[in-house]
Amino acid sequence: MNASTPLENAAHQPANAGLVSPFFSPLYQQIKELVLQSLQAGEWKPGDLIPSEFELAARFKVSQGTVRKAIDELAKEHLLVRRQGKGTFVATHAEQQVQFRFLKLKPDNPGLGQQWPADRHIIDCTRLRAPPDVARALALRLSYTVFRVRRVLSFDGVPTIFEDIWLPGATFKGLTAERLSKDTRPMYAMFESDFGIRMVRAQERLRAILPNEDVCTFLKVSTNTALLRVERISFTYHDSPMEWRIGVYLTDTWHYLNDLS
Amino acid sequence: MNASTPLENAAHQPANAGLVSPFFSPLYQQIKELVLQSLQAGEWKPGDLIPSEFELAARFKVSQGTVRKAIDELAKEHLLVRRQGKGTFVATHAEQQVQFRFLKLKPDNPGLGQQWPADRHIIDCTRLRAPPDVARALALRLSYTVFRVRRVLSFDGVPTIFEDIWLPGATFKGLTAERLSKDTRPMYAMFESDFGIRMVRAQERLRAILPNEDVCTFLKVSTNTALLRVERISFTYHDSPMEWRIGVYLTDTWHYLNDLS
DNA sequence: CAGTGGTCTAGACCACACT
DNA sequence: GTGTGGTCTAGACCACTGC
Repeated sequence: MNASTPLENAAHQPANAGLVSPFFSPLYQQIKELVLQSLQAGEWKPGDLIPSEFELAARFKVSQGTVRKAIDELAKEHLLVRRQGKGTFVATHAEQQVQFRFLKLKPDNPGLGQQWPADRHIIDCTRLRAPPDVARALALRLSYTVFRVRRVLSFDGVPTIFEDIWLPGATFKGLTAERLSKDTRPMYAMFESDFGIRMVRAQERLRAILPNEDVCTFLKVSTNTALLRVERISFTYHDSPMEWRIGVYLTDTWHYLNDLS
Repeated sequence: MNASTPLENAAHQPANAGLVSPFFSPLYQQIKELVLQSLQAGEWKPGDLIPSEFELAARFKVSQGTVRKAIDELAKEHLLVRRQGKGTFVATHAEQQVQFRFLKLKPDNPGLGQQWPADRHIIDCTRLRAPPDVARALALRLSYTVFRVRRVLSFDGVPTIFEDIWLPGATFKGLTAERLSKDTRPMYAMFESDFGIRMVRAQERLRAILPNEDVCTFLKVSTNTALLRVERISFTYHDSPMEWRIGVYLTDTWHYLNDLS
């Protein structure tokens, strides 16, 4: 709402003057949304330098401080990365620093098992109609086709994670097991460069289970080994679900680390 | 550092002028630390209204905007709570809104099982010398005495969580099973009012296990039920460890929910 | 050196809560 | 109305980067 768009705000004038309270949205939130739209539209791609705060302020006809507050929030949400003296960049899963931001499994003994590079073995990548639970998780129609990627991750030669990854067929057109196997980058980095999809946030649901036959085979464990089942939904810009993943973790020498604040 | 303390900064003058870079700390960080010290010292207790931004600005001889930035960070870390029109308050685990902020176990079917009030059964509360692992987790000497609280939480009559809670003996002097049983508030709320300890953040390590005899008894499960083991260290102000807790969760109809961002 | 983000200030006005 | 936090602006200077 806000009868006046940011572009119409005159300098020196308080924004949103005279607004009725239920429709109030701070200027910096509107700016944030405009930046978000540029990100989603691909105007600036992962790794790109975006315009400076003063440039954006001029474009949106607001003060630099207002742009700053919008960018502050986007930086805290890991959508942008600020680098003093250089500028502000679109965040990417390809940066060494933030690789595997979503992988919370850590070695009990931090000295051992550098988790990267891990052995990643793609079992298969198949195209099929979305099963009901997958369709629900990804907000797709049942008739929609999806990819299922099945893989095993090993650390120090020990198979530790077995997972099924479900992706919308249209968006990931051309995905193959071979392509996944050959690419040495993190999967989410490949998604950015090859399919224009950036994963922004995710939600995980954890429970303890006993393995089924498949899991026993791929993780080489007995049927009475307790395992951690991790169900993840990953979202791209504007909270669109883009990936559904069921992982089974072996947690005898690794654990899932979570900070509560 | 900063040869000049906040109290010596003259208005209209940029702070820290002429500082050598390795020792640089922004003014608002110094203010944040001062506020933190007042919180830790108990000058303002959980639930209290703290002085307004202008009052604090006057006290610290900085501008209101600088105080604002310090408070912004403390609010984001859930140490303070801002309420427009009313003021800024010291956060507390007693508020309905943030109760059980650290309990991530949620029902698979949200309709059922309101998790509060849960049945809380205290099994015992014993005083003993800190075992090595407890002493390490709480950064105590081995000779130190600690309390061990053992309890079971049930939801809808189903025993779901069994946990051992370890607390430093001196700080929690006077803790008894009876006192824990009679108090109807969340445990962390009681810690605030009765012992002056506010839990600020925590870290959890999760793994899947099979139950030992004790767990089988208290959760009424068979030895081949996979369970979620949650190890938690809780910290009070300035990252002092104050509680070590080992929980075992039954996750057949509940799950551990985690947001990744 | 110029350009970027980072900090600090001051002053204005808005939205909200209480009296 | 008064006082609180919330938003917005403008201008200054600092810290870092790279030419």
